[in-house]
Amino acid sequence: MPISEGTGMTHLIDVLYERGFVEQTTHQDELREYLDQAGRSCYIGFDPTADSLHIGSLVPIMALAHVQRCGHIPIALVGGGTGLVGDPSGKTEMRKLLGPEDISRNAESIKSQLARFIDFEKDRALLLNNADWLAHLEYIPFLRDVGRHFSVNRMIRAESYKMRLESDEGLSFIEFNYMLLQAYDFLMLFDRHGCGLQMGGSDQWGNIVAGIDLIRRMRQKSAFGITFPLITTSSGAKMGKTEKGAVWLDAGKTSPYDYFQYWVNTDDRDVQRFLALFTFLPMAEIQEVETLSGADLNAAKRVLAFEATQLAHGLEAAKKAYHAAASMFGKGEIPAGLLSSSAIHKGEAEFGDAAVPRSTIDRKELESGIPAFQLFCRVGLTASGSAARRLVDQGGAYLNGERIPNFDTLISAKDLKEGAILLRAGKKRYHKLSVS
RNA sequence: GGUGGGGUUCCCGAGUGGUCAAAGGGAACAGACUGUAAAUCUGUCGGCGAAGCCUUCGGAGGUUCAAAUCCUCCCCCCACCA
Repeated sequence: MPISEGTGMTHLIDVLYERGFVEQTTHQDELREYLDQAGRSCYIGFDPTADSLHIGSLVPIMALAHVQRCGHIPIALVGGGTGLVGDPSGKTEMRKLLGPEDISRNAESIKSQLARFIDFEKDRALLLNNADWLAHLEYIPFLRDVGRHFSVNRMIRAESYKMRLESDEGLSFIEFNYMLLQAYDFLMLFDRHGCGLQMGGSDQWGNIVAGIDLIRRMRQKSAFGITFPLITTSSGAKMGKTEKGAVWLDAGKTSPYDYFQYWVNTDDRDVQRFLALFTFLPMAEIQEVETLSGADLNAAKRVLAFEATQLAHGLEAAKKAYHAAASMFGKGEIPAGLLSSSAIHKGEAEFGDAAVPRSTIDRKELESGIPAFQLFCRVGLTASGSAARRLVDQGGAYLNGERIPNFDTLISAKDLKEGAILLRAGKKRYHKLSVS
């Protein structure tokens, strides 16, 4: 592994390639040279239209974290300016326009999420908002100074536009302008922070290259770009989609337990790839996963889940989720030699269901008994009473581990075990009910 | 602005007066098999304490014993023309 001179650190480019972050790059050799020197900055844009990031943003987040770990300065750029317009791409309904207050509130919560992965102290990383320069842009000067460098002929040949131009929905003028705005972002970051590298999803290639061109034309300097592959699961689904919708990084929207469960349920074929992308465990250890199967591979999934949860929610939350999973699904030893750098080895699996979804019920109400289907619906294990009936009819509803025979079986105080009732829907979804 | 086509249940997509809570596929859920995996097979898949009732087919009205299906107006999308 080549080491960049002086820093004693692994070269960012090598790390990104090795861990599967790279789809394509511009000028490979020059880019490597650019990153030979420590303290380079590198930016990625984030969309501030929601108040939380989700798993889909994890690849860019991890990439920025690697930027920092390799001795460079990551810049997270929140698209406050572009968010004010509302990106219409691929959306069936018009996205609601966000006001500046919404954007800055979202930017704040996004920053606090990023802060778990990236150290923002002492300018070791920056969080910027492109509204700072886009909001005051004047149209005529912009066209004269920036617009003249763009050839429409070239733009419409860009892959990202091509598809839209040929599709039924077409391409709106706003969307067409995103390339200019994003190129301008890059220029501004280059001017203000000496940022010479932009990374982004593979759909951003055209926009990134446009920024590089703009910098060359207006500043006669080189800048670089890296795109990430689109990460899909081996079964073809996009990352982070579940029946409940997106898997969020915000603990209030997706609990650490559910987050942990999402990762444990990783497809066999994805475990190794995901360990490389979504944890910081050494590649030497991750490569050994290649040879695993059966129970060992399952253990590797728990390590993946533990590490990913630790990154997003901290060590304590990861432990709780892990222990909760152990008490619901069984301990399942993690072999000592497996991915041994993980903190999962520093605490034995214990039974502790603190992270299991739970709620309370009034004692009196419970004593009079509640039909099973009503209870399942009420605690949120099913979406409706009808769904709960079906669940019980199909034998998918369990009370303290026993299958519930009829949808109207009464659940009452006599079912309390150590002060609580454990409900289960299907094989994986648990809910703990205690009396208040 | 004109002409033509279209908006159907989570998604795609049939359905052109009753047999429609609406074909088919996908997704999802449950069961069996397993390893909290995949694949496969079976079942389910609007709501409601059964029969039955209620709400749904872009929106609002109307015709009819009866409408997703017919009529009127409106909204939105697409194509071509201007």
